[in-house]
Amino acid sequence: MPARREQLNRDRVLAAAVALADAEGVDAVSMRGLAQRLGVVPMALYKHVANKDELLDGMIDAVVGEIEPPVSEVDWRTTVRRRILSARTVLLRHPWARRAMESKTTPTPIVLAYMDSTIGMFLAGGLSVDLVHHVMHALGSRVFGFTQELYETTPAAEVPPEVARFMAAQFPNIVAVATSRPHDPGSVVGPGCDDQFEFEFTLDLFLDGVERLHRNDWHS
Amino acid sequence: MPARREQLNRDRVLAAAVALADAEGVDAVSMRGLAQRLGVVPMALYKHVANKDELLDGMIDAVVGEIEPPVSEVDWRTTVRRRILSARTVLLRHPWARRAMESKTTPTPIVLAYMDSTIGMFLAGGLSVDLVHHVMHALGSRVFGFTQELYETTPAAEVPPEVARFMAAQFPNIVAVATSRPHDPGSVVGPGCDDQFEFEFTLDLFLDGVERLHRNDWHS
DNA sequence: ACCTGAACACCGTTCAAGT
DNA sequence: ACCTGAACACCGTTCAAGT
Repeated sequence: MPARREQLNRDRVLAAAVALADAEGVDAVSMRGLAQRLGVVPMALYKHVANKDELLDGMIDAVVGEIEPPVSEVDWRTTVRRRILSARTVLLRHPWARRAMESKTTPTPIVLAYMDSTIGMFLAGGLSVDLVHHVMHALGSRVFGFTQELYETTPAAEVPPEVARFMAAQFPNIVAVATSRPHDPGSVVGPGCDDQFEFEFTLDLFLDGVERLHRNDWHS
Repeated sequence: MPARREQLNRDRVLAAAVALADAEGVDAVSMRGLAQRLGVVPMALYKHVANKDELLDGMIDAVVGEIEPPVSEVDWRTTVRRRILSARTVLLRHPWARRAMESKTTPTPIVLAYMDSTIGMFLAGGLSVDLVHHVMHALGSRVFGFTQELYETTPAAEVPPEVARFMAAQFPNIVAVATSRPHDPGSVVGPGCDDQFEFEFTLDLFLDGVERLHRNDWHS
């Protein structure tokens, strides 16, 4: 019997799942939909992943694997900052990964290895174990390059005028703050918020605080 | 014909949905499951909520409505701190609400009003509109009293010894940091992390940073 | 006009039948 | 022994039929 053009295996299944999620969103990645994309019957996937949950784990591992390995020979702050910004660029390539990670409750070995390596950066910088404990809690999902912005900020230009009037009357503070254009009025990002700026602003605010605690020999 | 013991209306539907989510988790709140709980046919719910999405919005509004109104006559930092800690106690009463809010992409008027009021606290304290813009981005979901802790921290006591040995070998940094007990070795919270302590630690680290920027007349 | 049962188009997964 | 089609137990929602 003629062999299939390319034999199905776990990596092919995961790569196809990531590609499908990139192209059509994570909702398109159903066992049935993915099977169709691969030209196989749905049940064929269960030979390579135990269930849907393990499929998602594998997809997340693939994304985390794209994050750059740590650079050495620089101070802890620079090392951590680079790693987190690298994670961010990876997550921007796979927008579905944020929600996928949020939906999981236990980490895979690959995710644990990533976190272990990040913790190592702080410890190598001389921060106390207790301080790093709090720092990791405070970092939260930011280690993976994303923050929890609950709602998309719609560019002001796209809001119909009658809605804008209603908003200004009902929520004057939101409108005042949302229409402020702090960093660059004619910036390349155009209308709306410069998410990259906001991400780095918060990251630096956070790293400032940690550095200050560390310099003051903070413990317990 | 005999009237039902209690006439069904929107508030009864929402209250039952919140109670069901509190008791059995948000997954138990399906249109079918909720209808059964109320002793009505599934389609009867569609008279009071347009669809599942609007049901979730109503449940979230009910939760946000439980957050204490702002106290006045104190400085902005105290006002904001109290509000956020109040939001946190509400969210702890309704553990499902965090994920429910994460799943939404557009805020309801009640959520907008809450955010407007929070922004007003910063502005009333004299912070510049530009600074408050960044601060709201940096706060993210923390305004609602939760942070994005991706994975639950399992109490060390519950980890089987062979798993503990494996972890120590594979992820020494995680183990070192996870087994540190920074704030109180014999605390009331017992094994695991004191989430309340970590939440306040991060919140105060954040407020420290904001206060410093504000005192330095930070703008743009 | 109002209410609702059956149906539709999905989903992840089980399992027995076919090769 | 391996593969897979049909089936199961769900889901949100549509819609036509019944009162």
